Amino acid sequence: MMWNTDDDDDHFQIPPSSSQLSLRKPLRPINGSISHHRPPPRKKPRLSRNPGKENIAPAPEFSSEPCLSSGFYPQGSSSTPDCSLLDSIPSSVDDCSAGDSGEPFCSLAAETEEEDVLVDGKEKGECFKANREGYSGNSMEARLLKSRIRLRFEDGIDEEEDESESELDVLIKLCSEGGECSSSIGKDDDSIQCPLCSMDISGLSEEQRHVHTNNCLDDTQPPEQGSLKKCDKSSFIEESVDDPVQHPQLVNDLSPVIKWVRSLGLAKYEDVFLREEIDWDTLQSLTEEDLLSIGITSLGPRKKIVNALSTLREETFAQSLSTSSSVTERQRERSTNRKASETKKPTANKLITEFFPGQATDGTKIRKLPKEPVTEQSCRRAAVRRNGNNGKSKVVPQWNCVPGTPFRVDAFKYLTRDCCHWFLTHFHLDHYQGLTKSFSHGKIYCSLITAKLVNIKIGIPWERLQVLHLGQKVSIAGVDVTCFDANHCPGSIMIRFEPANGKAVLHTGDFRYSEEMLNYLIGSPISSLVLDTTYCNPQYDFPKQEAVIQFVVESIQAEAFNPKTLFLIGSYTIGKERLFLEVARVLREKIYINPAKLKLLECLGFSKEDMQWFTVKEEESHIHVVPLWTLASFKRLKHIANRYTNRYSLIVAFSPTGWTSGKSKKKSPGRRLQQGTIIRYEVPYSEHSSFTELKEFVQKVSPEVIIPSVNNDGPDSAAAMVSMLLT
DNA sequence: GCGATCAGGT
DNA sequence: CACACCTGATCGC
Repeated sequence: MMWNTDDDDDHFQIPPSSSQLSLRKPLRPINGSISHHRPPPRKKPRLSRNPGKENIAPAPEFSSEPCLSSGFYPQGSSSTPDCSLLDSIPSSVDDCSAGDSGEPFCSLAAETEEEDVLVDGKEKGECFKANREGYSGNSMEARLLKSRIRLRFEDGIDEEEDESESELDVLIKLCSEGGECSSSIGKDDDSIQCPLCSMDISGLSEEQRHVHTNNCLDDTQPPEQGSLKKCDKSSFIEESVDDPVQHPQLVNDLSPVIKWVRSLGLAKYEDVFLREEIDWDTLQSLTEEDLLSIGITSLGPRKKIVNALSTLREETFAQSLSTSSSVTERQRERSTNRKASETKKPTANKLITEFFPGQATDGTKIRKLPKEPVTEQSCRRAAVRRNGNNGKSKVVPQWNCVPGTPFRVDAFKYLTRDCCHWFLTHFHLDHYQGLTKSFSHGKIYCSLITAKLVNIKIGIPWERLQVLHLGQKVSIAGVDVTCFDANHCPGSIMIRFEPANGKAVLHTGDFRYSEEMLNYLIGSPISSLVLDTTYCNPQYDFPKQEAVIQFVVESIQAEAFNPKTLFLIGSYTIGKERLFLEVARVLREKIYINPAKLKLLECLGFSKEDMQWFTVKEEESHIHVVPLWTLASFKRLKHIANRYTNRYSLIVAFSPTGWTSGKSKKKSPGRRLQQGTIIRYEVPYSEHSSFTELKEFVQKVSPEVIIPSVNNDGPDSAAAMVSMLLT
């Protein structure tokens, strides 16, 4: 353990327990030295809030012996009916992910889901002709670039002159300049023509126009978008119709609503919209309930429409912004463009690609390495969307690179053939994402623990894995490489690279600062520091881990007056082990984890002594480790509680996460929330460095250059973030 | 059918 | 909020 246990500047509440649990190895003595400056949990009121609902027995003596016999566990519970229920509870990460999608508390996503409109960067990339380098137009970088880089089109539209035009503007312009468009776009006269038969339908009511044009469509075209496939340019116009704000003259043309519905590939529902006489304005105000009530009962189409509507509203909003004049026109344009390109694409580009295979979209053609690595709002998040290029983008964020070397760090989303040395700092999804067992791009360098996990969980053969041992300098392709414990999760490392150019690079991966690190680092100057800036903002100032652990321990003691209490501790696939292991040690209680989790823990290098605190026999423990997200809300917790009603009358859950301590919460080691018989503690147990720690770390390492790995939105540039660290 | 990937969610 | 992950849909083999 890297942390010391004598931190004494934090005071926190010791909720009085009816019978103080003895601590075999207290992190801090539980006695009068601890100040009670916060009110203790109110036991009586809590119980009285639900009179009759629960009959919570008076607290028995809380034995400190493991495997309590004092009434915590019904004897022989493994065979009792209520216990069988427990089998279906995802008591660990793997339980939940494996088979609980149907369980109420695991299916919240389904209740709140939004239809995802598939956007294929490659296909979208086929709408424009520009410099072709295969870069996805759907990428975050492309979106941002769009606001800065002027697209150039072969037919002469110079973007330098077109700053005020949105992407859609350009599309329309491109189209109308072609001159072969048959619809009314670009026409100055007042006549309205049927876009299909060119008949003047100005004299018809809108409804009649719908009927007319629909008849035309029905008469002349095969189903779906047949008519649109005829002519590239006219298809753009069809597409553009979904933007009546920008082209109000089109609103009265072929019913935009019908076109829009068809454009979603939902032509089968156009009758519904006609029947309900839904006009463009009404369309935009429809809710999902509305859609359901008018007869769109299938979930998929309904979600698709809901999502497209949301996009539409945003477009409309963006358009209204861009059309209003302002001194900050340029700025606004940028954000509008960005927003439009982000939000428009799902529908717009889907259409375009459906109709025009062979053209390419803006961003795909522009490949430009970002000068500032983190101009993207968040490299990691952006990267997820950057995968138009067969899942791997060629543009690798700077934080994934090691200056002066060809190495990559946590860059499996950006697999390229020009690199054969891939470092993995730790086994968290956002760092190994993109790594599959078919990896064939060279060697993967990581800690032993990470290597085991990569081997077991992903199936990477050992031949591809090169274990780095802590503190041992090795030479890789002429570069000296040394790694150290990053104090993040088990197996996490930070890596020092010493290239021949003499400019050492320290890549922290994700890390939680500890003074011990300095022992390894000081004395070897660092030129570039790739820094985990997850909490690089003064608002993130959380206590040391041991303070939080102690808070949790004491809270468990305080809540344990009721023998029918189930304690839940949130955990990631790996991470937060220190918390529940310490709880077990201090309380001398085994902790339940499921077999899959146990197998995982066995990879983490815990000692035998540590491992004895885990049990896969549920009846042996009333402290369960569960996936963090199952504790995310009271709603989920209630589902868990419902399944345990026979066995437990009180649920106490601990959500350990760093962001608990944002903003006003200062350095509190936790806060207690309660709804009925469910208590939820949010505890700022972080495996990333706090702002204070980052500052200290940077000060001590004193690099020439800092490359942030995460760009928080607050300070809107990497430079601002870095300057905060240095002040 | 299955693994990989993606978008959207918590 | 943002941690690190989940779910469902889609794609390609």
